[in-house]
Amino acid sequence: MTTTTLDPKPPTRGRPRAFDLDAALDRALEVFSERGYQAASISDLTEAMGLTSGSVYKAFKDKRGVFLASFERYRTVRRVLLDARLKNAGTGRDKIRELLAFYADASHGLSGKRGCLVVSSANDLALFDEEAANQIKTAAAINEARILDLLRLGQTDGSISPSVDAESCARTLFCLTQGMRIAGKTGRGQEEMAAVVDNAMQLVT
Amino acid sequence: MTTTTLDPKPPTRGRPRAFDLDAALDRALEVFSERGYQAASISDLTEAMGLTSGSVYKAFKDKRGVFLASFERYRTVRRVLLDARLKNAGTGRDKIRELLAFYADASHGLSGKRGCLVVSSANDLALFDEEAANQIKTAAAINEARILDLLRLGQTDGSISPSVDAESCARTLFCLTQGMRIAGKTGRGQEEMAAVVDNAMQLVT
DNA sequence: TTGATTTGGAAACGATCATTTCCTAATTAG
DNA sequence: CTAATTAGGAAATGATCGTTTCCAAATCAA
Repeated sequence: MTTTTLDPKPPTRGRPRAFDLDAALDRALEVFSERGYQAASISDLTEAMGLTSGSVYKAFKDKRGVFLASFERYRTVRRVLLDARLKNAGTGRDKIRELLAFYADASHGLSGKRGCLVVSSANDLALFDEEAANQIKTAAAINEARILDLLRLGQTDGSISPSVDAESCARTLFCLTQGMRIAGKTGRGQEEMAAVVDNAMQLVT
Repeated sequence: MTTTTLDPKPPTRGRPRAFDLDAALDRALEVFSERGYQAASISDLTEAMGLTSGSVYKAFKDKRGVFLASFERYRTVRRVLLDARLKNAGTGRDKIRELLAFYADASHGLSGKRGCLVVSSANDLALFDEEAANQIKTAAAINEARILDLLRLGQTDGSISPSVDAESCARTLFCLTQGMRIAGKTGRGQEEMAAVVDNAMQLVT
């Protein structure tokens, strides 16, 4: 079992880092999302991050390290944004709708074309790098489990019928979110994706 | 200036080609599907196709040419396979189920990890190559239109309720098929994907 | 046969890739 | 202060990339 040993305490000695790690990663993850792992060159990354390759290789071990850090950062940012949206929803069913809308919003226009880092990584890294594949697999499992939790919450608060098979429904909705991200790559409109959400809500009655 | 746009007749002069074009493309599209466009090197392709790079560059113009030909070949093969399955289904609703099952079958095990060429291309080529992006967009639109046709067929033969909004439902089911292909990348079982099909059929009542 | 034409295939090409090296700058510990 | 340590950054490295070149082999037209 491999665990990313991320040092929580920064070193006190030596020249201090002159850039913000998370800000740099926010740029890097855009490049990875747009281009995919393989097509994102170090030049692309350093240019977007506003750093020289030396600084990048000091901060992260190598290109793979930049990706893994970007991946973690992406998941953190997206989770925070989703949490904020789910707070506004009352019932479990409303939270499901809000979650689907969260993906629909990301699946049109510019962010739609930029794409999802988890989805694009599943495509061009999952077969290459076993450790990365496991992290992608884990990320997918967590996202699906979150949907499942919301479904069960809805069945508890009465907003979703107990006759719904929560597990298979969660998997279906998860596939739908991933598919929306793919569809968004080819350029979709806001209203198109919103209609998908309305339609999918029939699965949660 | 020789523009080989669409030449249906093979040249009668010169040394004859010693390999089968479609057979070679069947190998190439596997490489493209697994690795994605960018990560599929000419070496990867020639090795899989059993050819030298010279032959590849004679038959197809460049790497992009190999991809575009593979893309076309992939769509042809998949369309033929899907057509064969849809013939066995009677009503429009049965055809929808068969179509979803077609994608579910491709989204587990080895073919699941291999992935879908249209999906992976949408990810790492759509933002690079405008002409390729248009072909990918067209392919997606055709697949969605086919679902829409089946829905309307079902509403005509009475197997699907007229209250179903065919257009948004088609888009939802299309997203679902794309999402199944992504989910398959992270390794899913046959029964997991089959359950997704059962679940999604609630959208078509 | 001879010439034109096309493929097969090895070798070579320049470009770009990820990465390392080396030196300078900035900071802390003692 | 000095020594140790870490980051910044330019330049160099070796590998690999997509592509081209060159020549031999195979076919058809004449």
